[in-house]
Amino acid sequence: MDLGERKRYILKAIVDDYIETAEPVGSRTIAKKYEMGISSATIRNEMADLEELGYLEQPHTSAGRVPSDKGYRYYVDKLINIKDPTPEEAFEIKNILQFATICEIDNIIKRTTKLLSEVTRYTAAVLSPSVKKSAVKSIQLVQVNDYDILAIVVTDTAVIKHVLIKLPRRIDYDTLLKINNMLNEKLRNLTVEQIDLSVINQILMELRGYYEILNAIIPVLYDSLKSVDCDIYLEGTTNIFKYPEYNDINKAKNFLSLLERKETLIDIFSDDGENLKVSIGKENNNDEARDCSIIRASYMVGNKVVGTIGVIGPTRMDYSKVIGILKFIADNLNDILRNSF
Amino acid sequence: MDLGERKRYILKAIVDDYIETAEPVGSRTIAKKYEMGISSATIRNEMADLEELGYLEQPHTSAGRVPSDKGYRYYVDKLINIKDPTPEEAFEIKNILQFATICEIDNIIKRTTKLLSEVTRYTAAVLSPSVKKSAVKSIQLVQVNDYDILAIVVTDTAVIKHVLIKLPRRIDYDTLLKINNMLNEKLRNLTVEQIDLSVINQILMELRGYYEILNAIIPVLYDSLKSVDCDIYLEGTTNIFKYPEYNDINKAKNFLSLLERKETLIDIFSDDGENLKVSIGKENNNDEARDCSIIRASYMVGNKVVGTIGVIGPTRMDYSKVIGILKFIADNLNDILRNSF
DNA sequence: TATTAGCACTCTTTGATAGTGAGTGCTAAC
DNA sequence: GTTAGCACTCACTATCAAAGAGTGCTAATA
Repeated sequence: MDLGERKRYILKAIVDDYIETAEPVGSRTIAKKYEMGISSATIRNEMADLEELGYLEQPHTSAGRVPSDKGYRYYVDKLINIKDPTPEEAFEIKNILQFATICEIDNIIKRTTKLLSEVTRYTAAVLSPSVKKSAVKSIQLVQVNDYDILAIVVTDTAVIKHVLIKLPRRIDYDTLLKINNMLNEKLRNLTVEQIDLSVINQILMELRGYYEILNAIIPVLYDSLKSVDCDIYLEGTTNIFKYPEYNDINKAKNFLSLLERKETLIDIFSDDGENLKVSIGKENNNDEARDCSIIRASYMVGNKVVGTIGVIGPTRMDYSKVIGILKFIADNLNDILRNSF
Repeated sequence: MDLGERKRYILKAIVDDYIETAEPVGSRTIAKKYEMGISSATIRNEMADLEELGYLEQPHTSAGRVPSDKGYRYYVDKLINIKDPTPEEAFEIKNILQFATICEIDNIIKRTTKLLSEVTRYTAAVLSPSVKKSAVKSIQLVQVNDYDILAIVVTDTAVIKHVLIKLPRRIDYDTLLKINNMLNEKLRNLTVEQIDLSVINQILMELRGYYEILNAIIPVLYDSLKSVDCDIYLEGTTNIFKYPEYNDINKAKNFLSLLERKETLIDIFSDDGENLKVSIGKENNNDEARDCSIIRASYMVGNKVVGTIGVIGPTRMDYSKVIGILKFIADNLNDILRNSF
């Protein structure tokens, strides 16, 4: 369904203007601000058509028009001019991420989240690498004192998990080594998702004599790996107060309540295979986010997509700016993660 | 400066009523609701006195009275009846914390934070154990692959730090063990605060031959220990919307902005030696928190005070309830931490 | 001397009313 | 197909009056 050039131009003007001003856009504004050699009356007719087609909405009879979710969607798909970061922004991004290079991945992710929220001026969320999708690279059991050992799992997604385990009795070094070796032999290169009871049983079988010790170690280790799949980091939650839609205390409250529900957020931001995805208003599967737009990109550790990085805000979001910045940051993040891990 | 029984009773009634209703309290309300056999006119006189003494304030001439910071202080110090948790609350607290027993300390802390915010209905903050104050119990260097080793530091406050270290060249097992032993010998039982350059230099001296390797390991390890002292966990940030003082969008924004500044928050909640401390309004050293009250308690791991657990909210806070719950939760938390670590 | 009834006064809150202005839809002329 | 013109709608703002809650003061009372 093609709208024709003039309608497209008008729709783009309305969306751009509304994103900029947050005020319903009237026909006169369009005529004056975006010189197009037609009168406001003509624009009014076009706007009425666009409303009938579902791209625009009218808050009340005597107000200007506001883009509908469908209007934003058309804008993002067909009309948008993506804005690259300004030189200053690009410099800042490179600068901040560069210093992160030496850090651990958690640190890099935290910094990236903060950076993303500061540059976009929206709320940023980053999902840490999924443990499920991570493959075990190495497991180490380390004696801390007579009755405590520490189990450390290093994965190929730079996720490191450790858990302190209490033993029922002393354990000699050789036994610990033996168990350690067996765990590595059986679990190495399996993703956490692939580790199931049959694998566990295999280990128990092969080390039949150590039942008591294994019974202390394996369940705790198993739980520690399976219990949490990923964390979500949030920054810039109060950025929403910059936008007039959240001057309404209830809107603000709903938005912030959504941000407090980590499971919902993880669900919203979880990767679905697309590299860069924009979800607008009611397009969001999640009901609580139907007033919001979400823009997210995936990032990789070692050629494997492991997490997402994104922005959440009002449907009146500055899509062209956020998409440009998000792409840029995701690319830079991927470079760093490719080189360091 | 003693107020006399009647003034004290009236002050208590006003504070209690204001905490309950959030409305300025008038003389008639006191006379009717808190039967005391005196007329509203008498109460009016007493209230005028209390205002002159600085315990009460009047939003405007024709309104009732509201407690001042000084009034709340007197209330908390002399008048309060601390409410113990209800049986249901006590049951819930024990229930939630009990299941945390097997977990790692981070997990326990997160659960406790959430619990505290849910039971009090305010915003809860918990500071994780201070790394500075933690003493090194054991350091382990573990080979992950040819060029990567993982350094793990276990401390006496249940804090475990790990950091991945890239080596400039391969390292043989004996060398690693030697370095590992030296690190343990020199650093064990030192608090992180006590580890300084002179200690580091001592290690470098004793292992003169391994300069290149040590130069890869020590700075990264040192940074990892020194860079972050503690984390702060927050829960129930949107609880403030339950209280009418935050119906004003600016008040809400200021409060939430404060919560976003982690350093400030850590500063506010940091332990100053007192077991249970209430800071009311302007008593807070921190300017940004001068509209808030903070109630916090310290908690221990292994007989050492290591962190704090607390609540932040409006000065019109339900002190008697929060203090009761906070004490109860802190006691239970201490029990668990004493038994598990 | 302490308490209280009574009353004038203050100040916020609420609701009603009218005016203003931005923007529309429709009609008729170009 | 485009546009000028105009009546109409509806949110927003200011103004005003009335209501209500609560006070402080004064004079009477126990």
